[in-house]
Amino acid sequence: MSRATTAPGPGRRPSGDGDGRRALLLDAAEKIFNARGIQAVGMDRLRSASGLPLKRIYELFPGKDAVVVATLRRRHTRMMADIGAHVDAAGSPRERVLSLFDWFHEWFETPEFRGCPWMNAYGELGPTNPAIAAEVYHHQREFRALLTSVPRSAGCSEAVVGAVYLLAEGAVAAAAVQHSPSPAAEARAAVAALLAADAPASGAAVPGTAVPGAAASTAPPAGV
Amino acid sequence: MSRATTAPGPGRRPSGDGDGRRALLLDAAEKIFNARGIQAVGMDRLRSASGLPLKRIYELFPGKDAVVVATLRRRHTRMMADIGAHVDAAGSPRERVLSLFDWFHEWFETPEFRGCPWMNAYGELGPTNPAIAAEVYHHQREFRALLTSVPRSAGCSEAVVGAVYLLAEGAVAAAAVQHSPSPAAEARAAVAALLAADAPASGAAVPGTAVPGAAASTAPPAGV
DNA sequence: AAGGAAAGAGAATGAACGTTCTTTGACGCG
DNA sequence: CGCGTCAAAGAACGTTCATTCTCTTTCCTT
Repeated sequence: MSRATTAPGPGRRPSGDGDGRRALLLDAAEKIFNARGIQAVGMDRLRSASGLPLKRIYELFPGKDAVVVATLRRRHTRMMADIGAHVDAAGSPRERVLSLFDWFHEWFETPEFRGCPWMNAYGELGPTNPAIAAEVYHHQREFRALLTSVPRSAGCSEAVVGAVYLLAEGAVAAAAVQHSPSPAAEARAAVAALLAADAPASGAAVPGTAVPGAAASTAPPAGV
Repeated sequence: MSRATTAPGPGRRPSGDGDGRRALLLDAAEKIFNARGIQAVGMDRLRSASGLPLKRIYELFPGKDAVVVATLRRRHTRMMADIGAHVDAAGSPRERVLSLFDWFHEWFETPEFRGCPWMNAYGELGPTNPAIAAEVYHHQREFRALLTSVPRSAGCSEAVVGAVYLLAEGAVAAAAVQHSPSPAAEARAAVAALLAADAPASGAAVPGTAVPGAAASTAPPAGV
């Protein structure tokens, strides 16, 4: 719904162009939804936090639901890329697997951490909002694919592959309520124990290139 | 109208006494909050589902928040007892640990399963409602104590003890979004792998009474 | 410099919610 | 038989929210 009708060159754009405004809004929405939940946040708060008039917000998105979905999607893309980059900075296949939990530890230590944004949105709006439920499903499927690809390409058994994902998911839930990063360390210790028992993981020579990286670093957010 | 004068006791109490009314309300609230979230459910729906007039509801509870907390608390008590009974029906220490995940598998298979009610409430209302946040914290602490007590009294290492809890928490989150009980089976397989690598677990004879409150006695928690 | 389109700020609107109050009707007791 | 008490049902009240509309100002174009 862009108004390309009479908007010539870069004349006057106090709040930036469409993309800039979109980023302003999503930055504000991500922060506020994370801190206070979704239904507890009114559009007026999004307006004051983003500096955008309501009129612009409703030009960018058809409604609040779309803002929520876009916020989740943008954060998903960023998170996947972050994890991918973190894993790619590790050396051996074993270290790549363990580095996942270092990433989670760092996340849990940030003061804004308040649990998994997707699980929070799912618990709050999943039953009544199919678009949000679908977005959460999409996130979890890709997140799971990323987390399982690391131990799988390290040659781990399927039991260990599944455990890495479930331990990560459990650590997020535990850390959220406990307000402590220690579940990440516990999950890491559990994975270390599993890897020690899983012969191929520690010594096997699996091509260490970033198999999952392709899914995270360059994939466009389009589609689905 | 349809008010048969069924007064089975002192005076006339069409809807039962205080405890009966409380149970009526909590039954309805538990079901509806689980299916639709909390903020999406109005007091009017609680009234129609429970059959209690609003006046009685507000006599039983000072407000909606108290209904939510009471619902979570009652369900917590029931869940803890259910898990304890299920574990106690198992035989060897190893089977007791694995039976935890059979319990979860059964839970995930029920059609009403929609994730962890406490995590859902925490994501939705934790930031704005300290009473609910405290109730969730209380639940998670006791839930964790129960789940860790089973592998601990089976002689498992602390890494395995922590993994059992985190795998359970992760399985709940995964099963909720996937609408599938398979995460319970995956978690069970991971625990079986851990137990196989954990020497004392399979053979050691540890007195296997359920819910041994004396938790941390042997090994210190795996710090950072 | 005048005209006009678009921008920002915020009021208006209509619906939903939590909580309280009023009305209506039935029962027990004198 | 009439009166007081209490229960149920639902209207009422004040607030909040998502969304739309209005009014005033700004700044480009001619």
